[in-house]
Amino acid sequence: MATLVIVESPTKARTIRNYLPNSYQVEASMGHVRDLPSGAKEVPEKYKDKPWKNLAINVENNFEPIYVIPKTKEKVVKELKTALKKADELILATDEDREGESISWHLLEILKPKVPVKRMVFHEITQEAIQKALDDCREIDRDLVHAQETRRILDRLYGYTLSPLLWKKIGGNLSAGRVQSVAVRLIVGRERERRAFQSGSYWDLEAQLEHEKSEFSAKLITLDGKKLATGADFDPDTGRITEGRDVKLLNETEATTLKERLIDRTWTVSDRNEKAIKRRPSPPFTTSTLQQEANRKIGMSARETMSIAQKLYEQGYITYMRTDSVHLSQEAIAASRACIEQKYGKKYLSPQPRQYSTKSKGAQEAHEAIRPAGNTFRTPKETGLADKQFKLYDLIWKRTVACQMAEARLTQIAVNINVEEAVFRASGKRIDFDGFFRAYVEGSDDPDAAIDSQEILLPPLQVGDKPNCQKLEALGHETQPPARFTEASLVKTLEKEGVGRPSTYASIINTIISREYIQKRGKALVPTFTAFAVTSLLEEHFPDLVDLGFTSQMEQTLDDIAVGKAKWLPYLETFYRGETGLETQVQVQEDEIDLDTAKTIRLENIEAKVRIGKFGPYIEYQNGEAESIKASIPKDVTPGDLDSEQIANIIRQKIEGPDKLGLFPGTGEPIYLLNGPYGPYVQLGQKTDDNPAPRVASLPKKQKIEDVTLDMAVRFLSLKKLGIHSEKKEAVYLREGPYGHYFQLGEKSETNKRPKIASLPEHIKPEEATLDIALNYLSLPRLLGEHPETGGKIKASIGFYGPYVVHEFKPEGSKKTQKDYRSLKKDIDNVLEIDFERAMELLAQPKRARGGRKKKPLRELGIHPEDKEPVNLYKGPHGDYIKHNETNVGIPEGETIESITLEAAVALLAEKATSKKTKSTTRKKSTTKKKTTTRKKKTK
DNA sequence: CAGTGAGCGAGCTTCCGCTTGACTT
Repeated sequence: MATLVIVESPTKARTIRNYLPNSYQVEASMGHVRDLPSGAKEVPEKYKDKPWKNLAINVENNFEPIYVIPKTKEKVVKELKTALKKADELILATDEDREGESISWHLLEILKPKVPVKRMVFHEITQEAIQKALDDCREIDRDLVHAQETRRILDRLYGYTLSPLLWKKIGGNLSAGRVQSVAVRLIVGRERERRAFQSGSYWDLEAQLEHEKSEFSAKLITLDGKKLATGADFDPDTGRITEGRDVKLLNETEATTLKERLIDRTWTVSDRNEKAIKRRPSPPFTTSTLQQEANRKIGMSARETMSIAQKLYEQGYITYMRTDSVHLSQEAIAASRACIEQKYGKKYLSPQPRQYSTKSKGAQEAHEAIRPAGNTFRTPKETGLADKQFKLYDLIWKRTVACQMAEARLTQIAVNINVEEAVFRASGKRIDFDGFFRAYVEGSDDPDAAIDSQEILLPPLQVGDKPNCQKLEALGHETQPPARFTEASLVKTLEKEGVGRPSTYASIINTIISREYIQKRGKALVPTFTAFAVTSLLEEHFPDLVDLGFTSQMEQTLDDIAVGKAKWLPYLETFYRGETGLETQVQVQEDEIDLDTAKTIRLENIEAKVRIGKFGPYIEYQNGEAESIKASIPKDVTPGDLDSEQIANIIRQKIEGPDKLGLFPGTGEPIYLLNGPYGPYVQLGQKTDDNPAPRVASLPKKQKIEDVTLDMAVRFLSLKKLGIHSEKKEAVYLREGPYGHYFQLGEKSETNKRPKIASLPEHIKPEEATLDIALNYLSLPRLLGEHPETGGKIKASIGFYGPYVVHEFKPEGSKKTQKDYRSLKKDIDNVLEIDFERAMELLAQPKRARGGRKKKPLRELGIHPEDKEPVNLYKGPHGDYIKHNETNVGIPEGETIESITLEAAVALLAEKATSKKTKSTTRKKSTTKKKTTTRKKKTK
């Protein structure tokens, strides 16, 4: 009996292999294996004449979807088919949520198994859980699959009918979607609030007081029995106190006068109030909260967080990183509690194990929360991880452990101090028991927010005490506009509203950046003019679709479909067909939407029109009667920072011609400061027939246009010519591009459209660059020789990941050239000097494991007598093992990390090598077989 | 890499969610 089990991820496959008998082969589908075609190229020939070919959904026949196997998945599908041939039973063990159920169904459709099929689901990877899951297999849930298909079809209809409308009305390459359009709308909405924001100013007093030799500060809170106005009392639309608020607003003069009057008077404590408060730890991480905290605390983007988490997951350090569940398994709770007891002591344990429940909308909870893997947690130090992997693991470890720790107990202290008609307040905070604060305190999106775990100490003030006023200051404040969204706060909002899924939060941000809807400025997400235009169009003409509640309503219906309470077809019919359906609405609105209006952005307090053109946003300005002036808006200017002054500047520059910075010393040619399609640049001389390509130089990335001086411009421009290539008689330049400095051979011309370019290596400073250096790097790739066996070329050059050598060869019978790369060893090799022998030596070495830093060994045993490579001990997800080159052997029973000797290890490695050789005839069949044999040995 | 916004028109762009490798100006 052989059984094929299919799960989503290869890591999961590897793990559950250990809990299944040897007759079970576990393979991964790598997510979805079938989908709607993404574009015209993938649509099958027979549908190409259909009016709905772009949608790939037969809207004339019950929304029948046309599924294809994407190019990238063909290999996986082929492998699964081969594996199935050898099996007499198929178990589909994908996740238990909507998408997972759908993957199983698609697998069934593609594989068309002739053997019995079972659907198995499990939530924990333990022997018992998997055994139980095997016993409780069921059928595929067709309702759940329909719910997924409905979601897929709706998203396609939404995206692929609205995007073309945007192309027609605003510009190409734009997109609309159920998720991205809402995300952009949120960001645009915030920016509109910021533009409309009216700042208000208010003053207050802050006193430095002293009592029994300790100092503390107090703030003015009431005057004549009236509460003093603070930022929260202002109306953001007017910049004045919100109507109906009975507060006292101080201006600068009043505040200063009051200050001078009060400073010498007697200050008396009039009231003291203590309040006990408790703080509970935040729930364990989900994808969303992990991304938020990594962004707040380590400054990582959502994308970076996910890629590092993926590596931690693959190496067995953490559980699955795409989850919306805060559930912790029993083993995780036990492991956390063991950690706490050992590290902090019993009194830091929460009296009862704490289990959190998921609150976000539409959560599907197919996985556990993100936590350290296993049933005992390795402390961050024990992992041997480094850098960002360490930081992220540390965050996850602390957060998980904190969940099972005791509440923190605090006392808030408020002391009122009267002086004349004024009341000041000193606020303190005392931590009576730090509890989970010991391990972890959640970050905040508000940089000014007080940190929960920080004490503010006050002297023991009692009513009647008379502290001395040492200093009294009048402080002016301005109310601040609402903060822009960051990746953290956007992900938080999207999750709260149920928009997007754990697997997509990071890519949503990437999508809206690559469509140029938003720019990142530091951590802030800033919307562009395009985002304003697109959002306005969608809000005006498709308000329901960009409503924040659209997704949660959809989710509700999908849930109903999943449990059989609703039918999928009528839902799609209503969405797409009929008078109010999307199909008709897009047609109606296409006539209705005025091209000119759609491309124009209306901004308050701005006279000129901002329009979206082919080359980006530009200003259209009516100068007098007849003349209309058009001027591009610089790339990094967004609606948020466009004011009348800036517009006036842009228009002035357009009318008067480019700003002249001064004259080039020596030649006396004028130097201009201009704004081009690739950002600001300086230009020497004017473009004329004699001088068709004047010398130009970009400003360095961080250079502000306002601060450019003549001196700087001269420097930028003279960065240029290094000399003449003696053979080719062409000039060699050093230039600065968007990715740093680079060398260029010759100039761009009709005959030479792509001059040769080589980037400046990191260790050479632009000032130090000479013609010789440039020629050396421009001559790359260097041909080092031919491979004695294949006759292929051996070359050395610099690539995206640094200097490398490559062996280019054509395997026998193949037309394709294969390239085998090795990076040069830093500090040892030099790409300009490396010779053929050394290149061959590097190519003979095995490829280094990708994915960053090597794991740190538990123990170094020594050097292998034969090839002088190290033999080390490592901790793996399934136990400790010996590693030598690419060969791994488990530590045999009876031996421990400490006891094993180099000789014993070498013997074990030799044994493994011979067992490999004897099996070499069958080796190619499957890698899983090899693993099975080693495991057998271990368990004997 | 470097100065634009008309209009002609073929053929293309585009969605969300699940997953990992491949990627070397």
